Amino acid sequence: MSHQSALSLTEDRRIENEAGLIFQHVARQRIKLLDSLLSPHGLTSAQVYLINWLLKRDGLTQIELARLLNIGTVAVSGMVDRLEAADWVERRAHPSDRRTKRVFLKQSATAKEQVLSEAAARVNEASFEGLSEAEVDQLLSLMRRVRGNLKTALDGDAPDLVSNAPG
Amino acid sequence: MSHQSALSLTEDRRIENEAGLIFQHVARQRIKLLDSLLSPHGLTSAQVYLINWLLKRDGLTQIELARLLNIGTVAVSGMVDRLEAADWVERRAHPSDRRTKRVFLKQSATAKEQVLSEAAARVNEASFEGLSEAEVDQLLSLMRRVRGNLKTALDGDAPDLVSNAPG
DNA sequence: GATGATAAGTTAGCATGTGTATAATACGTA
DNA sequence: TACGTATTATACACATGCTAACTTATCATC
Repeated sequence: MSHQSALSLTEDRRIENEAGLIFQHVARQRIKLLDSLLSPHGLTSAQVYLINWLLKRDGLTQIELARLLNIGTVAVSGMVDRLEAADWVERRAHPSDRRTKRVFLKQSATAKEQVLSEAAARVNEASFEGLSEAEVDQLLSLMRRVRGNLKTALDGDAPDLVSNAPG
Repeated sequence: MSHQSALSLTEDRRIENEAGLIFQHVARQRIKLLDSLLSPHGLTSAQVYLINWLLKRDGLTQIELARLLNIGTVAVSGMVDRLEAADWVERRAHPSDRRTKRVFLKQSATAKEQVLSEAAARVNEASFEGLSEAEVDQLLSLMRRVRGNLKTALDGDAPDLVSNAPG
């Protein structure tokens, strides 16, 4: 509703070449930096995002991981394959539903918790250098609204699992 | 410098699980939405980002495209392969440097300019729904600072080609 | 029970990005 | 001119994400 009054078509176009590139670049740069911090430990950023959820709630199913990570079940399947091959996690049968496989961390992964936290913290320090706490809060608040908007545009009206999840 | 006073380590960790996911989700959701708008035309979002630069400055070299798109030359090489195979662009020899190949749009691509602009505008409309013009400006301004921070952290101190480019 | 719809996971094939290594060309300098 | 270095593009191997199609299992209904 407000986009028509707030942004003319011409302005939209001018912004697009900024907004589109900016959002992509920031996301990719953060991944690149995080990957460089994690590669000495034999892990990638995507794998750590998955492990982070298991550190909070071990034994999630692959469908639950897909919803939390905002990716498809196919992507989760491949990632768990690689994590399992590298002995970070293991799949176990669900006690009551034979379709379902739950994913559990192995000792090698839980032992890395401190390292992962510190790597993530360093990426945030680098990202938000020179921004005040209020500015970071405002940035994240606006980004959350954008994410909600896009989720609505894509899914129709599905529930937002991620923002209700444990922080 | 300000990150130490503004954000404690504990707060960093709490935020990480928000910030990391949020940045990634927004970028991927925008790509997903843009891809869905472009697929009827046989194009992907990444291809349109490349084409957009050529619409502004035809005949860029692959290195220039890599810097503008913030990706590696290998990625550009593959994308130009596919764009060339689908007859959207063509490679031509550089007049004075035989290492270099310049990339030029074909008629089929230039004819799509209007369609591409409108798709991009619709993604922005969906993203910024309900945000005031001031909020959009602030969001993009903060994101630009974050991008600059990350570029410094990654590259050391390379020049920022993108933000000086034609909008 | 049988039947059909739904759900969880996998496989196959593709696009996009990365890093490393290589080939060909250009350039600065002895 | 010749040598060493830098630049441009590509080949290879891989990780991550997607869609479409499939298998298996669950569940609702007749």
